[in-house]
Parts: sequence; C-alpha cells; structure tokens
Amino acid sequence: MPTLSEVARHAGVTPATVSNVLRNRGRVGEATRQRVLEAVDALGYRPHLAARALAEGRAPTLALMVSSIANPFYPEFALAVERAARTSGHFVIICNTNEDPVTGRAYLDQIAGTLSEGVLVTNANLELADLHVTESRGTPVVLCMWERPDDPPGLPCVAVDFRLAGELAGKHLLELGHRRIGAIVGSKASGVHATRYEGFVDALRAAGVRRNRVRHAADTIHGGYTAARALLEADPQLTAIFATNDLPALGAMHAAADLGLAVPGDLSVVGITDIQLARESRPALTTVAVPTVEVAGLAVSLLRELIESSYGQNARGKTKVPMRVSSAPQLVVRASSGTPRSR
Amino acid sequence: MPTLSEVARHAGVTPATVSNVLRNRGRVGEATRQRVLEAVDALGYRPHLAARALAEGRAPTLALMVSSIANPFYPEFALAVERAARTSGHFVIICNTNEDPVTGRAYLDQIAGTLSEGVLVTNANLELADLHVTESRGTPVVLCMWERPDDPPGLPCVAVDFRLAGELAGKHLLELGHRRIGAIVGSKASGVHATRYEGFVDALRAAGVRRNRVRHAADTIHGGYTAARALLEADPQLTAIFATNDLPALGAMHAAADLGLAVPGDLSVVGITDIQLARESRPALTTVAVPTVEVAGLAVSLLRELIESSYGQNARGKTKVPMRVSSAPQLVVRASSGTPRSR
DNA sequence: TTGAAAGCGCTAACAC
DNA sequence: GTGTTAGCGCTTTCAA
Repeated sequence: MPTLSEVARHAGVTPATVSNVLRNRGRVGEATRQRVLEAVDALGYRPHLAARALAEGRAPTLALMVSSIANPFYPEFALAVERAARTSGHFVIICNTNEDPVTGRAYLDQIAGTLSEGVLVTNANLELADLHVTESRGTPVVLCMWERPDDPPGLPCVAVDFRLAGELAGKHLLELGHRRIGAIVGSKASGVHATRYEGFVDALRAAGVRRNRVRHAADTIHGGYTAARALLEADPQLTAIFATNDLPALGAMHAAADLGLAVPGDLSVVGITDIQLARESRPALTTVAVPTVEVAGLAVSLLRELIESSYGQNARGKTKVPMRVSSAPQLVVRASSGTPRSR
Repeated sequence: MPTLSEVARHAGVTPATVSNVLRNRGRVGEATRQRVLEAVDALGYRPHLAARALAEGRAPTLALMVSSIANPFYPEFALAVERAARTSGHFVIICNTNEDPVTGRAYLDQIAGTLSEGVLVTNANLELADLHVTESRGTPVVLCMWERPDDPPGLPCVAVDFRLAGELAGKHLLELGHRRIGAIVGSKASGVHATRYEGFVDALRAAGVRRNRVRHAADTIHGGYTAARALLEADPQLTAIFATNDLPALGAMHAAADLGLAVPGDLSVVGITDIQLARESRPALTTVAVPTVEVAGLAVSLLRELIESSYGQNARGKTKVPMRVSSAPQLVVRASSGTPRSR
C-alpha cells in the first residue's frame, strides 16, 4: 500500500501538502492540487486509518454494544445506527456481549478510546458502573433505549416513553372489550421491562380492572411461548395476552396455535416495538411501535456532540447529563387483536 | 488515558520493558515484571489499539461484508464469525452493503488494510473484480458461502454444496409423494441461487418429473409470499413448494395461510439454510440445514492463515487459491412438509 | 536483563 | 502556497 510520502514524492511535493489537498486544509495552489490528485489515483493511494487516528488523537469508529445480535431487534437498530454513523464518517463496531457483563467490560476496555471514540449502549446487560469508568476515561457513552424519560440514569441517553407504550397496549385491549388479560414481562433479570408493565397495569387500573396474571419470560419467541402456555393453563378464560416485547408476543401466538386457539378470535395478542417480524407474522402482530430509526439518529448525534465537546477546551465543563427523548410510541393495530368472543 | 511511557515512568523502567512485559517478549526479570504489572493496573493502562496497529503494521479487526443485516441469516452468521474472530483477538467490523456494489467498494477502499487486516465476504453483491483489487493490494479476502465446490471462484473461499442442498429438498418432497412442485428461486440478480435450483431440478428429473413451475423472488418473506401466490394462482394443483432459502419459504407458508391452504395438509413447504426462524415458525419449517457455524469457523481460520502468510517472507508464494469445503447440508424434517392429499 | 533509538503513516504548528 | 519539524503511542532491533 502506497503511503502519503510516496504520493508526495510522486507529485514532487511534501507530505504536508498532500495531506492538505486530501483534507481541504490550508491554501494549496490549483496546479499542485491537480498534480497531487493525479498522483493519488495513479498510485491508488488510500489513507491509513490507524495512522490518521493516531495522529489526530481520535478514532474512526463508534462501538455499539448489544446484548445479542441474534435478537432481531438489534440488527434493525444496528442498521439504523450504521446509517447515521456513516454521515459523520464513522464505522461501527458491533460488540456482542451475549448478555455477559464480563464480555461487555472486556470490549469496553479494549475498544473504547483506542479504536472507537464513542460508545452506544443498548440493553447490553452492562453495569452502569463500567460505563461510568469508560466515560471518566474520556470516551463518551450514550444509552440508547432508556425506558424512563422521567428518571435519568446519570449517563447521557436517549429515552423512549415505554410506560406509555405499555399503557397504549393495555388501553387498546380494554377498548376492544377484554377484561381477562395475561401479561408476559420480558428481561426479568435486568428489570428493564418493568416500566412497560407498569404502564399496562395503570391502564387496567384506570379501567377498574384489578387482577391480571403475569409471567416473566426470556426475550425470545420461545420464552413467550412457554410463558403464554403457562398463563393459559393457569387461566383458560384469558381472552388476551400483552407482552412487553414483540418476540414473546410472537411466541404467544404460537402457543395459541398449538392450543387450538384462533388469533384474534379466541385470543388477542399485543406486543411492543414493531420489529420487522411483527409485520411479517401470520396473523400480523398488533404492537406499539417504538421509533427505532429516530432513536438511532438521536443517539448518534448526541454521541457526536459529546465527542466533539470532549475534544474542546471546555472538556471539563461538566454541565448537566444530557437526555434526548424520542417521539412517543404509537399503537399499530394489525390482525392479532380483536373483540373477545366467549368460549 | 495513560500511555505506555507513563506506565514505564511509574515503574521506573523504559517503555520497551513495559512492552516486553505486556506481550511476554524478551527476557524480563521477575521483580521488574511485577513492578510493571502493578504500575499497569495502578494507572488503569490499556494499550492504544491504533498505535499498536501502526507500529506492528497490522490491524486488529476483520471486516465482514454482508448485503443486508436485516436478513436474519446474516446476524446469525456474524455472531459465529465474531466468536471465531475473538479467539485470535480480532474485532469484527460489519459492513452493510445494502446490496449496493458502490457502498461495498467504498467500505473496502477505506477499511481494508488500514483498519482491517482481512475481509470476509458473504453474498454482498460485490464485484469479484473489486475483491481482486483489495487482495492485490495485500489484504486477504475470503468468500464465505461459495455455492459450487466444483467451480472455484478464483479467490480463497469456503464452499458449501448447495446443489446437494437443492437435491435433498427435492428428494424429500418426491419421497413424500409430491409430483407437482413449485419452486421459488431467490436472488435472481446475482444468480447465486441457481445452483440450488439445479440440484432440485436434478432430483425431479431423476424421478421422471419433467415439468415444474418456477418463480424468482427477493430473498425476503414478502418476496416468497408474492412468488408463492403467483405460483399457486398459475397452478392451483401444486401440492408443494420448494424455496431456495428459508425466508421465501416462510413467505410461502404465509401465502398458504392467506389462501386457506393448510400446511402441510394442502401444501408442503421446504426451504434451505435452517435459520433460527425456521425452527420458530408455525408450523416449523422443513429445511436443508447449512452448517453456518462451521462455515464461519472455516472462513475465519482460512483468513487467518492467509493473513499470517501474507506477512511471511513467502508473501509472493502465489500457490493455488485455497478452498475449504464445509460438511454436507442436511435435511431437517419439521412440520411444514407431509404427504400430499388431493384437493 | 534492560535501555536507547528509530520508525510505523499521518497531522498540525509554524516558518519560509 | 508550500516546506520543516515534531510527535501521536507503540514495537522492535540493537547496544549496553
């Protein structure tokens, strides 16, 4: 691979000039500019990103921490993040923690600040403490899907009103006339879905519905399947199931199928997120859509701001911890929910 | 972030010694070794990956080119690649080409050789010519899912016998008694699925079945859905549909559902790959499994070898272009295929 | 066993 | 406008 100096020699100028041409810095004569450009593609020169990073004191990538890329939500989100990141010339390194805090920390330790100049975190089972460490070492961190706009995490974040999401799901079911509704709450361990469930319960309570069955489940189709069967076994009179995420909701539909229950005839199902699969399931899933692309955009631009200001003189400005709030989740009614019929 | 020299100063030695300790190179006295190690974690030192890359003349990442991370096969594959890559200390940068050769080339130009020391390519709609260019510039490239073990692409690759996969699918359907079988062939543009279809046709031919309907489709659920409807409309007597990939197969099942056809009672459906969703659909999809994890492992280790030897003195050894062949695809019978019943 | 010195490819002051 | 000079943080001969 040709280097800057080789290009310079070829063009009969110094490396500095080539650098200036390539990044439109400093004044360069039109003639030399041409000569340099010719040399560049005569030699097929491409800048060495690692060298540039070292010289600039910054890195060309952003790290995206995800708990499991096998969960289809994350690829969707990652795609949106990548698109946003490319607009500022950043590459994205996707770091799979596999729900393991140790792996997560290892990634942070190795990448943050040396390969990546910023870190985006989804529900990656990372300890907030670890994130604070990276941040205190100078690498900005943004939490991407904070669930409670009203309860900041102490780190920069993009929040989504997930309580509202749960509430909308609950209201929808109530309006259809459901009263015996089961709930599947995901991600028990980290407790991230608690807020969604709260919103749901609030809706029921407001409608005077007091009792409802709950089951925790892994955030997978299978988890939802198992939970739904348990729910339906405990109370065969259930006419609807609400899940705090789409994957378990999809699992609930499978459970219904296996039990010979028609959806939505015998059982309505509602999820949260609106992943691609929700549109593609049969019947298509009614869900509360989260503005994924918007969140990705907000997260990247917030991270970018933090990065820029971290290089600025006011790096120790230590103002308030910023938070962006996405637009509100929205109910998307599809075919999996309907009026209850007695069985 | 503390640097090597700061650690050195702190430990009362020179940078060279610290480096030696950290990488177990050269002889270092046990006493100093201890002192260095203490200094390292007293200061929370972490090596600067970009600096190291520059000094070593190699990069810490591998690039994985994929056409669309939204297609659930790729995250699964990426996960396996990432796991394999971590064993050699590599990070993985996932490069989404979005089926666009220009984007693909842009990624290659920027990353290959400067951020990544090797490139893994799945069906990313990249021109082979572009790949040859990167390779000729010194960055090893491995094609990950070559479809024809008997017809090498001229680049290092991991091949899977996809002709056999198609054949197995065809045979399975024939053995169940199907004779009127429709086929959905994906990725028309790149023609990558032609081999799979050939295998399928060979199976039919061997059984004396001459005619069969075909439809091309995008490699998505929706693509399969549309194609299946067209197929079924053209020939309502079809008792089975074979798709060259799981996603379109899933789409075919949806089409059946919408047309009021029971799967597998009225229509059997078979795919190829065995992605996670194949197990999770209702009914679960019969498919020919491709050894994804194995392929990822083979690809990464082949790439690693190429990288090592590219740094060796025999870099211009120019022996034969290596190819690895994965173990054979295997039929996985699930619930979407069964004996045809007349309608 | 440890230190000194050069250099990886690039950028950024500053001088000419 | 263009060249000179350091130097980013690390590795790696080669001396001591």
